[in-house]
Amino acid sequence: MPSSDRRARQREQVRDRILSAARGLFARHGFEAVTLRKIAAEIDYVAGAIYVHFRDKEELIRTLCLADFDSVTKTVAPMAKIADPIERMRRMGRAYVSFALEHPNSYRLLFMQASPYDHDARALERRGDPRRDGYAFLKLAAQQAIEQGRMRREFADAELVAETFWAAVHGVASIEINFSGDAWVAWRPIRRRTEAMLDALLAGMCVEPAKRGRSK
Amino acid sequence: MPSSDRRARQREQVRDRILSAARGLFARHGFEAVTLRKIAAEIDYVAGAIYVHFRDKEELIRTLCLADFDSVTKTVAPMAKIADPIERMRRMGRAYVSFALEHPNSYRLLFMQASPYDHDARALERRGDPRRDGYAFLKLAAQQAIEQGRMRREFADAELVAETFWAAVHGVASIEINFSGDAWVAWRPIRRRTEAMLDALLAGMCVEPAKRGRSK
DNA sequence: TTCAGTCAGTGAACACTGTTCATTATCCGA
DNA sequence: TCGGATAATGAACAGTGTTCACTGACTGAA
Repeated sequence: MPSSDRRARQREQVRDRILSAARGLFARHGFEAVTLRKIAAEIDYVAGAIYVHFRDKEELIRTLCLADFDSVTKTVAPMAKIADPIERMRRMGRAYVSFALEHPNSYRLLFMQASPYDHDARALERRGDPRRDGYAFLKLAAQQAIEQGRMRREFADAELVAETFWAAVHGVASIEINFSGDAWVAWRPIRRRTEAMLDALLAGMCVEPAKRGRSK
Repeated sequence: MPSSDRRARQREQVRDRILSAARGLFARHGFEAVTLRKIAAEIDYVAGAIYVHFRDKEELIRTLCLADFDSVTKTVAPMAKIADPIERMRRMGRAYVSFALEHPNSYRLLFMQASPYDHDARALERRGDPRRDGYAFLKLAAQQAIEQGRMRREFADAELVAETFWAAVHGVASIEINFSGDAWVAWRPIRRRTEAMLDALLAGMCVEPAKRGRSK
């Protein structure tokens, strides 16, 4: 079976070329504007050929996003070393917003439209494991903050704290992605908006005024 | 010109029937799934007829959304009577989230994708007037809170405070719309999540612990 | 070496989308 | 009564994602 290996390797190589071409086009023009025919043309193929490697356009997109999703988690994972859970949450918040700004298209698909994971086994198997599931990682930090008596008594539910924290940074990130170019509001720099949110939210949750993070 | 009035009235009547049929279908199935042919069929017309009354599908959708947009503002406007600016912000936050849950499709289009207002004169003329522009109304409350010495010195920029506050409630609302049905997270009731966000954020911004609002 | 079978890739089709346009039918003001 | 404006039609168009009978090259066994 040496040559059947070669066959499989070639197959994967084509799959990767499709993914790579798609990623480039999607990043430049967005998911909707990029057509399967254009992706295929980019690597001198025909639209139908994509269906040999992916069930449909959605699976192609999901595959790309899942990779980005993992890259968020990888960015966040090293923060496990930060002992102070509050500071850890603050850093996670910053990293989360940064990710959103660096991969706006992925972020849009992952977090700004109806959940695409429900039927994706690859995503579901990551769930709950703090090393592979960013949300679980955040919840763990909240849990530790509560156990260490750092949180006010109203914020004794780690799940609720994590949900609220996520909503806050998601709000900052998604508004930046959609409206940063909009003249309606005199937007302050995204960096300052992120810090203001983290400062206010953590100060409001913690018993003692949390040390304000210096905006790097 | 009595009968040319009738002509105009009839024209507007058809326009309204289109809008009404479209609103119903959009609310049930979302903007993308509803096709111009289905809207037209609903009132025994043909797709092309819609173009007599609207430039294209986008203008039809924007017209519907603008009406909803005004209804947010109308819901919020009576709150001008609330003397305490902090309490006013809290109430506005609640009303904002409620609006999002009652009109998820409009909310999606208004606030969860790239800004559709930039070239809409009808929207631009409302800008800055606190009675017609919800954001200006929020900023005014922030401004008053600052002037009354209720905010910590870090939060002396009304624009930044308003932007942060909006981001927070938008985060709560948009996550609810997209992920409330998702099993990944053990979601607490939306009411509690809204209150937790308002409590934490306002407590973190104000000098003295703001009176916690009792949820409704 | 030969030969059957697997299977990646093709190109033409399909159903559907938003949009356009010549043509019709209707009503209005003169 | 007539002539012009115009709302509505239905067929068409270009483009979408997707399917499928077909080709042609490579593989593994005889």
